[in-house]
Amino acid sequence: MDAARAELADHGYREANTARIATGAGVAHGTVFLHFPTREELLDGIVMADGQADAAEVVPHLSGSPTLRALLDLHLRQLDAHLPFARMLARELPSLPAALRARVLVVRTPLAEAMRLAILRGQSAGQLRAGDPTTWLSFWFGAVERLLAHPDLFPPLAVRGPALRDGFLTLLECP
Amino acid sequence: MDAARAELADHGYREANTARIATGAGVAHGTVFLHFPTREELLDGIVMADGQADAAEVVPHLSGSPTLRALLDLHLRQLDAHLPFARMLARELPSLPAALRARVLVVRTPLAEAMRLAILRGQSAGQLRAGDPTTWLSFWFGAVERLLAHPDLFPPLAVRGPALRDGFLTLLECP
Amino acid sequence: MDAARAELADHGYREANTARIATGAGVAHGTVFLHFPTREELLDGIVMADGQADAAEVVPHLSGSPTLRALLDLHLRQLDAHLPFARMLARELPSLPAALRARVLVVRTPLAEAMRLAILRGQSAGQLRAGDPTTWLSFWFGAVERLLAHPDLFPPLAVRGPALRDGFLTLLECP
Amino acid sequence: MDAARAELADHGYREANTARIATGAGVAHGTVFLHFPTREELLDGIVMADGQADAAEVVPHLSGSPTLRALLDLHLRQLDAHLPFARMLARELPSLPAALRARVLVVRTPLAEAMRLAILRGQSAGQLRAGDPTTWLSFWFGAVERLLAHPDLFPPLAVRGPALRDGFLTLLECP
DNA sequence: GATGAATGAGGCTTCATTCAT
DNA sequence: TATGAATGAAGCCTCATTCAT
Repeated sequence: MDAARAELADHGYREANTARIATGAGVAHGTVFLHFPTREELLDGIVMADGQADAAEVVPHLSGSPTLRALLDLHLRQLDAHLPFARMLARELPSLPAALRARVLVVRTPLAEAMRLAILRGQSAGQLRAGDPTTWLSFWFGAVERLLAHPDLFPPLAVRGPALRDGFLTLLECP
Repeated sequence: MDAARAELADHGYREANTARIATGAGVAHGTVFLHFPTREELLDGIVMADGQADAAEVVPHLSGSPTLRALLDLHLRQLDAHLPFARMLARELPSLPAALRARVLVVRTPLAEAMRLAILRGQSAGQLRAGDPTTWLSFWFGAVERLLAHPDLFPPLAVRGPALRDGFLTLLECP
Repeated sequence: MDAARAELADHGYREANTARIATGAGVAHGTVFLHFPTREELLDGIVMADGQADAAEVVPHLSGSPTLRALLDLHLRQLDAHLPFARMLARELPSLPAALRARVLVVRTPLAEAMRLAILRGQSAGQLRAGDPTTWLSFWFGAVERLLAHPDLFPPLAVRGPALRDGFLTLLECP
Repeated sequence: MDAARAELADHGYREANTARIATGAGVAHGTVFLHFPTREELLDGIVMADGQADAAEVVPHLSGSPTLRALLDLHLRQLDAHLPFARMLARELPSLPAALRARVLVVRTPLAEAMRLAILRGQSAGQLRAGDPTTWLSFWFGAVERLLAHPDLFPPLAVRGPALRDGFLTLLECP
């Protein structure tokens, strides 16, 4: 599975190649299919396992009514901690097999939902402006995914991410 | 070329298949290669031709200091007018061959640049808040591309686009 | 036909390409097949026409009991005068279609036969050593064809040819 | 590899066909490419392996100052022992891919060099006439290759070879 | 469990030849 | 007579998957 992970990071989902995975794992090509019935199940398994692990990392920090800023930071830290995986998803999520794509999206909802609640809290507290939190989050997730998907076009996430976050917060906060 | 266009819309760049294009065009498979030396040149040709045509449509509306709202609307109208193409690009732009991707991005700069200038003008005129226009545009383009790339997740562009635009403008405008 | 000649010189018989010939002739691809029923008839026609023309050039010089030296020189001059054609034949004669190959060989016999007779005369006159003229001519033709077939391995025919001729004559002449 | 060898013998390098090789080997077409990355590497591998094996067979007999006659005989025996391969090379060597052709020629040098030295020794010993050994060897190799390349034109190598050898030696030896 | 050779369908490309215009 | 788009068979190569050992 580590070899498959590396293959996904290096070549993405579409171009991932079972022979290369086997080589990377130091086993014969056929051996891959003893452990996973098909290429798809192998790759999907990795994607889900990693997606869920990432989500699980995040969950403990979602309780206790964190501020939006804290959640944005959490999001950036987590992406940065799994950068190759995050990049692969940013690039290929839209063209992943429908079932896998749906499951990945589901796994990500807790963070998005926590952000939505944080926004609502901020608005109730008069710290954030009025407006639709879902739309706002579209801006955030869209910008972050775009940043990840084009690593040659933008500064690295560690640099550009905080700038995005500050810009985002400035727009949302009451002046 | 129309068959190739349809193939790109239906299957995307990576999965576009010369045999299916030939069938779609009602010719033999080999015939495709009389008109285009390779699959890549055919697909890239379509992508660039359509990308440039779209860009050209937009250019006349960029002169005369249009407002940001006008430009956002223009953007949405143009995407909606070429929805299958826009969706394909939103989905696959990050994994397109580097050369093609670069050319597509170049073709799109005039609109982005006009938006940037419109923001600057709005800021000078005291109608828009202070802040980095590039960051703001990251939010806009990110959200729009995300919307296009996941057509099953969001309402159609014609519905969701204006909502995005209004949300975006509300954030930028001085309260 | 000139275009086909050029194509044969540039690419050889096997790799000669009817589309390139048409382009070279400034006509449409299909037009080639108005004048020649098949690629093979076109190429074979060229090869035979040129082979016969070359042979015809040589024939007048075969009468009048020329010396072997004169004939060797004639051979070298004629090859040099049609170097691209001679090179193509040296390279590809063994793999030409059987019928064409046979005809090319027939066309060449007068020169070989004249050489054989010159050798016999030289032997009768006591100027050349005893031995089988056919074997000797195998050496000559073999060496010359080898020289032509590997232009990058040997000095040009104009340089190496005379050396070969002198070496050959020295071996044959009575000491 | 045996199937490829047979294919080379039957159809030559240019016309060798990977599908026919697969059939000959009793495997599926795709299987060929498990063992050899490309057609070219397969064919080149065969040619080099066989060329080197042939050369290696000869090498032990090159030491100990053999006579020219012994070397010519060795040459003929070795060609006869690998007749289909020798014929293929005689026919196609000039049109082989440049890199392969160069390697084949290199592999053959030891024999040619041994012949050259044998000639020099023969000349020193007063048994062979004065003259350029390289030119003489052009006659020998040229005649032998011509004989091999046109199997339908000449008696078989086993018959004609010794005659060529005797004719060659007679010309070189001091009368 | 592991191997790795084998499968076979599918992909792109070439090119001599045909034929409606 | 000329055109040139079209044909279609053939060629090389890839890769997920199977299976006898």
